[in-house]
Amino acid sequence: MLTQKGKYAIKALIYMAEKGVLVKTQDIADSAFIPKKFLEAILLELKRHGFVGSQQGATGGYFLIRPATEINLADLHRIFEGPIALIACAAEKFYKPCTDCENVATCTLRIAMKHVRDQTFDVLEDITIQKLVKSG
Amino acid sequence: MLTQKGKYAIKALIYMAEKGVLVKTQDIADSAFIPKKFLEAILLELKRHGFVGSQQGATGGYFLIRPATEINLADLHRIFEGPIALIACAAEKFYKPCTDCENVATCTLRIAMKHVRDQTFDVLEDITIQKLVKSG
DNA sequence: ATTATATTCTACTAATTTGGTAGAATTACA
DNA sequence: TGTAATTCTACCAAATTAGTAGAATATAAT
Repeated sequence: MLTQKGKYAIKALIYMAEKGVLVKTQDIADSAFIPKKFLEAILLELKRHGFVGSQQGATGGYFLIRPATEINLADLHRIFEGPIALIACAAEKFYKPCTDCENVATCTLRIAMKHVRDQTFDVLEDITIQKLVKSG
Repeated sequence: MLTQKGKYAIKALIYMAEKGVLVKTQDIADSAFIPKKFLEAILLELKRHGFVGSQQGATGGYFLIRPATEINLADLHRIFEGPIALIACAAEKFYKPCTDCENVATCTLRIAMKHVRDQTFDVLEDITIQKLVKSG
């Protein structure tokens, strides 16, 4: 299951993609039913990862930097949820060897989980924010 | 990511399928590097769900009840990890409507997440304990 | 310049989940 | 009747989650 944070991030990005222009945190919060203070932290994280930009001051807000067609759920999953794989030894970007596995090469669980990861990744990567925009 | 509990459950079942006979908790724990006391709780849960049986007493232990070909990762995931879907409103067995979604029918996120769930389910359901057994 | 309103930053917190342990009770075989 | 296994109840520390509080800073309009 996604965390609330991850789900909010997706919803916020969808909203921003629909608007297409600079939007206030408050507007996103109201429209997507996200606690404003919590949303602030999420937007800052999205900014750090280069998905959105911000403008400070009275007429400030946030806006998409990258095109909505190039933001996919696989990338967002890695940022807010961690590895796509179900076990670390089957992960690609978050790979860590098992400590409780005597033979990594022949470990059937790892091989199976790698297959699960690859399938899941393909599905998630194909879903872009643009595809989640209404009439998109 | 799987919890340790879920991962241990799979490894314990693989071990029992490989042995094919009654095995002691201690043997599973040693072989799969699982803390024995923690494993006990996991085996009891597997028993409650009808995957394994137990015999008490000095010569007791656990054994598979269902054939290894009929225990798949989708079922185990539901027991130890919860819903297969990434959000509750896209789940099949754990369905819960969103509180923060004005139009359930047209919610693009739900539809996309349902697709992710269906793909993930198909992959997980296809992986049985038998397939994870060495030379199986 | 001042004010209003926005983002940014630091810190804190309550609730839940995770990953276990401890120890007693029970069962059954030898 | 002892031994060795499962079963049961209760507890616990650490990590994660889902936030909140409040001050600092930046910018545009008055």
